[in-house]
Amino acid sequence: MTGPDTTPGTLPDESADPDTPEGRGGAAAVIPAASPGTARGGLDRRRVLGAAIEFIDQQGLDALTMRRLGAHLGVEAMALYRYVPGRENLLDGVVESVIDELYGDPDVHLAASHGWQDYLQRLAHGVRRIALAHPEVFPLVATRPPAAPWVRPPLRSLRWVESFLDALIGSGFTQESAVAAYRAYSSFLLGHLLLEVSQKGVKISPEDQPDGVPEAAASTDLSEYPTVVRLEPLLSLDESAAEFEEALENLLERLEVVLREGRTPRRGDPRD
Amino acid sequence: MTGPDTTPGTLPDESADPDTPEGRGGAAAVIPAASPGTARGGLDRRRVLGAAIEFIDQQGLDALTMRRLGAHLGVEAMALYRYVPGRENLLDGVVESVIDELYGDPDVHLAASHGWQDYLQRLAHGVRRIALAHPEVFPLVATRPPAAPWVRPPLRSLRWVESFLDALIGSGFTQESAVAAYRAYSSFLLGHLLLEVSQKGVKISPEDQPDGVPEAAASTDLSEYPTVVRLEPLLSLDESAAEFEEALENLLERLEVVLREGRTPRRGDPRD
DNA sequence: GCCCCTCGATTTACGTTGTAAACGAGACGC
DNA sequence: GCGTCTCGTTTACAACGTAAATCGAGGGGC
Repeated sequence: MTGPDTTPGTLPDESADPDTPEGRGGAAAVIPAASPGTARGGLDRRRVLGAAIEFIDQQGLDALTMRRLGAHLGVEAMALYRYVPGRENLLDGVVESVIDELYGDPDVHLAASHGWQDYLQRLAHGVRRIALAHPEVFPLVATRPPAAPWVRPPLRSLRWVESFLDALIGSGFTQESAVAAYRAYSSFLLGHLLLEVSQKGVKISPEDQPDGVPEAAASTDLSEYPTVVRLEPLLSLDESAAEFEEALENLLERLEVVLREGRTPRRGDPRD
Repeated sequence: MTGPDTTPGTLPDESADPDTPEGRGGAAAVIPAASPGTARGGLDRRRVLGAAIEFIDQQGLDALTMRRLGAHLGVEAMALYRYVPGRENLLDGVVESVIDELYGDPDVHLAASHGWQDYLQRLAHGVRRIALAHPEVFPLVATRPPAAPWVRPPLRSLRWVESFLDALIGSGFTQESAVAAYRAYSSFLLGHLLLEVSQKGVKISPEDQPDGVPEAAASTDLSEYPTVVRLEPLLSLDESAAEFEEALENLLERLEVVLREGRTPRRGDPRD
């Protein structure tokens, strides 16, 4: 095949993104979950889900089949069915497990003990860390149908919804504005992170081509899109971290206004 | 008259959602594409893609198989391979076709002839109309890996990227701020619309249960989440249209500031 | 008339998938 | 010893995506 030299070399990147997997301490770590042959004996649901996450991270979502996951665990496919009712449920479990990593992140708190802004900031970065740690899993987190209409991705767990609402209401938000904030926050996270991981994915995935002549590539005719061509350097810049920060900042400011005005954020017009 | 108004702060009529499929004229219509048995003879790529979209809209993405799509067109599965190289490419084509509906929407313009805010408003509502018209397809639009890293969902077409950048630069944005706006706009649309369609989906999909005893439902124990329980009526409210409008409004205001200050939006305060 | 060629759809076939069902093989209380 | 329970394997099957061979119907060229 191609040069397997792919040491996940820590590129100098830019000014150290604190949410990047290598850029931090131990948070957002995967469940150990046993390497292929290791730690045989003693399968259980958590180990199956952990192996599934590991597998998806390594081989991509499409590569995950019951048979291959079984092999990855050193076991026949049917053995998995003792711990997982089926493939769909396995994927649900994967999503849940990944989100549950939040719970073990020491930088994310369940309560707003240092103010709601600190709470939201930490939570956002925690979710971002997870998204970046599992870029192949995140689209699943984003698109799997939620259990209830008001359990929204990417924060798809009752516990976090409860925590979120309590944090804001406890900080002076009205019930209405807390719910509105929950919605705005969810869509902010979802949009930013899905975009970020999908763009990360495209940087790597498209058939590695050690093309002898990178110029005059076979890509579509760009002559009709002069602006795109001209701005390509700008467009290709990866400013995800800064954009995330800025949008989060902006959202917090919006919420601050809502909180100060002590009413629901919607309907900015009909001032009392 | 239905919709976008350049002056931010003027919400459109809020009674009826103008982007809902029934709520408007002919925009965002599907390619006719022949009902199951009808219009035999004369298959071609467009008809295949149109049928695929129709099929997904009706039966859901998971139900789409080459064999079933063939049957839907009154033809054997293998016949499709004359017009489509394979299933993956079919899905790519579906995404492209759906986005191309924008191009036929009379309310969406390629150029910012009535100002950039009007342009962005119309474009946003056009995309939203498409998302609502094809809720089962939109997750595909959101998650399929883009061709290039800077062709972002949901506006995944070079033509629209070009149009977007031209519109903003032609309205006085710097190149940097136009690109930044493109990113912010993409993530806004993606987050909001993906959330909206996924929530729409959950309202219908979960196995219709003519449950004899709707009380004491089998759903998980909610007693640990009192706030969620208490706010459930609020959480279940569907305010998507208003939220979309408000977030769009807010984005436009942010961009207006950027434009007036004549510099790039990021790094407003370099202090941490 | 006939022959042959191309086009569009079908038939057949194969490997892979998810999963139902039957089947061992230890480990344990008695 | 014996059931019985737990956990993994074997076997089996329908449905999937798709490669390859096949077939029928026009449509020139002569």
